[in-house]
Amino acid sequence: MNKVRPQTRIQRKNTEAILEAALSVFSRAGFRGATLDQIAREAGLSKPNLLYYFPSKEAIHIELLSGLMDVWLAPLHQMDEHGDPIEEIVAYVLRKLEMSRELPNESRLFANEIVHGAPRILDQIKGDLRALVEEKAAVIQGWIDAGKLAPLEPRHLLFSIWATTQHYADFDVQVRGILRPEANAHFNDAAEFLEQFYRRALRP
Amino acid sequence: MNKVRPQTRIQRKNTEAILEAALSVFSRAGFRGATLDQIAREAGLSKPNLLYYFPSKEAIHIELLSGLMDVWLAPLHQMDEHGDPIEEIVAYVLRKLEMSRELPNESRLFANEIVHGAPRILDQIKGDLRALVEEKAAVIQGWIDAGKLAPLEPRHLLFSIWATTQHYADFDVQVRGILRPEANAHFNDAAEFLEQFYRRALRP
DNA sequence: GTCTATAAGGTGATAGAC
DNA sequence: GTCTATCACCTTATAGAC
Repeated sequence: MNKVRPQTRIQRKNTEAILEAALSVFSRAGFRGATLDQIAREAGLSKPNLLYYFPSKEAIHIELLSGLMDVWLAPLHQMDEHGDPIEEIVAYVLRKLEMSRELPNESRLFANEIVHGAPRILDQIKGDLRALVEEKAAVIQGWIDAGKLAPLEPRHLLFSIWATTQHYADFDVQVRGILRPEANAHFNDAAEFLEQFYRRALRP
Repeated sequence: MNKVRPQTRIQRKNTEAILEAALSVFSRAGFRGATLDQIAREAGLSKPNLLYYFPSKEAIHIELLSGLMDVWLAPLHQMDEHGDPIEEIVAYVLRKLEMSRELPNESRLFANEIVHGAPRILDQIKGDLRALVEEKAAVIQGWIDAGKLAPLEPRHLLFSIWATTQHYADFDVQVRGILRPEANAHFNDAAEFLEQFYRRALRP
């Protein structure tokens, strides 16, 4: 981010409105598919006024993504080496599913970036994310070696957790097309399924 | 597709080259992010010549997607009610993973379409796909009722299979950034993991 | 800080020669 | 069937008045 952080109340409010609108539009249309017109309209500003707050379309996108990785990693950070292994992993699964329910746009923004080759966050993936995965994979392997967990490759186990939980945000349209749920009721079924599913797979 | 099917050998060859190039470009860049220039260059044709074979950019995209749903559904169609439940499901998981290994571009094209709201295949999702899921969910429920399978909600079980297997195609960049695999070696680990994972979760 | 007007460049699609 | 040239449109970004 090249721009100095906003100072006044109105500036903060407009900046927030822009980022919120941009998240909504980018997550639905992708970077190239989103237009400044859409974002400006949804933020309630004119297009030149929007470009007064951010120097370019890409700057908005980068700002959104750079804040996202921390949110992304938080639930895994919470996994505690000294807790009960199965309870820790199940709790992680449910936190991650909750993120799909509460922050579907953020999940789709992330998914879009990865599917398109992650040009703007590949360094963070190879750096912070990889390091955290290695750390937690070691913890899981320790649990396995202690006989407290089924012997499953820890990294692929983490991939499976990301995949199954993010699916409900990223493929939301498909899930709804098949289940025809009222509102978000199917998230409760998903939580129940995933909890039972992982308990069964993980018991030693 | 508005255009009459190609007849001559050269026409067939060019049409194939266009579709192959378009699949590659669309899956990397998305519909809006892809340009006819890129597709034409990758197909070895000029842009006007490309538009001699297809009436528009969207026509190419639709042609790709319309052929994809059948490929998509095929592995699930093969699941046999009269086979051994756990073996049938594990075999389906491995067929699906094999598709991620062999057809990653197709998987990403599909993922892109869903993430962006599936404007061109929502009808097929609500129709063919939904019907097939209902059919196979009933089969799985029958296996559960017969005590041959753990009691897990069949539709969410299918979602989990799609999510975990497609993850290796759609999030390929992330998986590689974390595992740093040589070539596609990690697919063998993924297969081993998923087989053990589903066997453990599914046993009654 | 916010607007109207517009520049500058890219992109889908067409015209017309060969 | 394939090409060069070009149109028409859209989109990002800037200029300059207020």
